[in-house]
Amino acid sequence: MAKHDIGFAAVARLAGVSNATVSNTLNRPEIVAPATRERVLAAIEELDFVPNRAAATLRQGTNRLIGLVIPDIANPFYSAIARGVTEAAAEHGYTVALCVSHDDPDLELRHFEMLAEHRAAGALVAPLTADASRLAQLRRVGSRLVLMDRTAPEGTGCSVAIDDVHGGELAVAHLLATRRHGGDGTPQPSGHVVHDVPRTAKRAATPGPGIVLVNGDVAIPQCADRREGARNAFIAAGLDPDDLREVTVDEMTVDAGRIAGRRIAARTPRPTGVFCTNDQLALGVIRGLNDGGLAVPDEVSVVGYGDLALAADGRVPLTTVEQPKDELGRVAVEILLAELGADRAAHEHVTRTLEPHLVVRESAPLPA
Amino acid sequence: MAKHDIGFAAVARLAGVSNATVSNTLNRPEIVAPATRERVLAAIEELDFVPNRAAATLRQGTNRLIGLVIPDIANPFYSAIARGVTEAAAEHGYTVALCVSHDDPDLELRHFEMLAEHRAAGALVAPLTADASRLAQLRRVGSRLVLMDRTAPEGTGCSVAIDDVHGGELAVAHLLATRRHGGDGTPQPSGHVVHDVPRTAKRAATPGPGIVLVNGDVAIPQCADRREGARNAFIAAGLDPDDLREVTVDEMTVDAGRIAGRRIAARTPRPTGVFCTNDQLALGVIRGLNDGGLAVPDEVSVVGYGDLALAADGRVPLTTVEQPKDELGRVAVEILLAELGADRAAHEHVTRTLEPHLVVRESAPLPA
DNA sequence: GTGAAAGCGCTAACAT
DNA sequence: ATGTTAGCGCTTTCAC
Repeated sequence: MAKHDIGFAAVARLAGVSNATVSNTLNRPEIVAPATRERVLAAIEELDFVPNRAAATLRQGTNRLIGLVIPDIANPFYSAIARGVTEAAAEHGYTVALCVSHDDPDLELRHFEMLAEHRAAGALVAPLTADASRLAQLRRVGSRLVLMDRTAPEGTGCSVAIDDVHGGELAVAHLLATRRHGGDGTPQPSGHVVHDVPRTAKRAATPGPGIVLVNGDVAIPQCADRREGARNAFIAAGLDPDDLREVTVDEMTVDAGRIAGRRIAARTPRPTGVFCTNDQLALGVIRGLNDGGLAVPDEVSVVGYGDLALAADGRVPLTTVEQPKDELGRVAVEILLAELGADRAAHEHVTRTLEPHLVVRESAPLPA
Repeated sequence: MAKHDIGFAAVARLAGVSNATVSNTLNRPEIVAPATRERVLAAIEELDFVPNRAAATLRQGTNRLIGLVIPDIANPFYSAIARGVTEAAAEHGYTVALCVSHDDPDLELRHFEMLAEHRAAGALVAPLTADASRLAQLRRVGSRLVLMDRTAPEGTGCSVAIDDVHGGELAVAHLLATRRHGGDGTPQPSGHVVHDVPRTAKRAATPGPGIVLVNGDVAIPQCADRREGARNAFIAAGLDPDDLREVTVDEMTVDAGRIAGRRIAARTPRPTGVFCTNDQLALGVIRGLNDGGLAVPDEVSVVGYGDLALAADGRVPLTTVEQPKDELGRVAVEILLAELGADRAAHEHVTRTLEPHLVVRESAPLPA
């Protein structure tokens, strides 16, 4: 255990300089004469001196500490963000305070209070609930916030989000472009089809392209956005978005997916593709489809969302929408640091949107 | 943004008390007269006062901050530990500084320096390398250490580990107890067998119980321990541990497992069970066995290690050895806090060992 | 039960 | 380029 009981004074004495020069050597080495600097550094080494950040924080009123406030660190989505955050923070000499709120608003608030007590420079938050009043409440405790995986309402603050609408569109566009069967089982050419057919006529004649969306509650913004993207893909292909068949599950889990998969397998006409709004669901759906006698991808393609580890390593590697989670974390740090650097008044709130992309694997392959 | 520019002085003035009483109200409320306490609390509320921990840290020389130093937060093993750590820390009013070292010893050391500058109360470390000199080096920067997933060499410090020898034994004992075929394909009774047969005779007559260990480099302590446990299970069953067949892989990944699985499937006599020292490997082995025409679990049982999410949700849910990762994290926090509380001299180093347990799923089921 | 006062180690404004 | 100095806000004796 090093002795922390020595301060600048001792170092200054040994180096034959003043307090201030020690401080400058550490914080603004370029303004110190090289020879002096050497002597100070030598003294620091000699004494095993470790500067006391608490004193600096007290003096400056702010700490090189960033709060990372997330609901669950064991969830791979958040732990991937955490990785990006820790990397970027370390590069800038910031420490990350890991605050896990476990879906408990009170705990989340207590974490904010601790961050405020530590005089944290700011906080990166994947908020439980992002309504304006809640955010205002969090802001009151004093840290600057950057919202993650959420868009800050209208210039109320900074945020980084992933474009889930686009993600949904990518997924369903892929299903539309690669399907090998029509909704009724008859082969059709892949690519965009069924242009200029009057809606009513088309509806009556066919049940659409045979794509099913398996989604969670659309009250969840991510679910709503991915659904919107799915519908956009239909529109872009000249199809009627109402022909997108939808199955809603209560929980976005493997088990719920399996049950949904069985239901889907039992439907006529047989679907050509299923888009699940997360990977757990997709894994379950594949099993459920198999239970119902449908082979993936031979008879039905399945696309997931999120690109979790389990997506790649399952029995049928999953085609899925990869979200740039690391980058989300890195960008959040950069936004926060930029905000800190900016003139208080001059600062414009930033909201960045990152684009997901499709990772094609066996569960929904490219046409052979 | 709350004003942090007010201190005890302002609160004290408003409440009509002294500085010290404000401090006492916050830190030792029981020694303050209820009426006074109320007034102070009201003043705090009124002023939106947020105490400054940096000042307290400066004064006390120590911060209610715990460093969590791990190689990778996106690795589910470590993120599960992190969850336990954050929970336990929050319960005790400590903040967790997340330090991810990405297998870079220099970065790891820099993290320790930052923790020392913050006057962290201590650090919980899953060390990259745990040789004595490295640990001494880390200790030099001043934080008290608790080693995680590693046993501290001989009273040099505290540690929490998981009993991997026992874990390996559980896995192989299960394979031995449930196997339905002999190594040569002839049915055998399950349970302990082949007692009192002279070694040489037995060797010549049979190639053992047909159990294969798929392991990483035994230079990794965890791999060595799990292997030792596997051999112990043989001994406990009255078998010759040298009859445990071993396959070593370079990387403990799904892909490496698959290749190993193919090799194993090609062997004669056909194995009855495979123990893989992690779950990724096990998933790959199942695929490799399938590639080679062997069905799991119908023809071969497979047991993994670690109980990752992907173990439960794969096509064939994996029987695996569950490690109490959350508890590992919680216990690490408790050991650290106990060490802090103890009299400097009076403190005896603690090393706790947690027991894993077997989770039986389809890949190696109980006998029907 | 409460108050007065002395720092903890650092930064930054100012002086040289 | 370097030195002097006044706090930052809190904890903690020691008196009362």
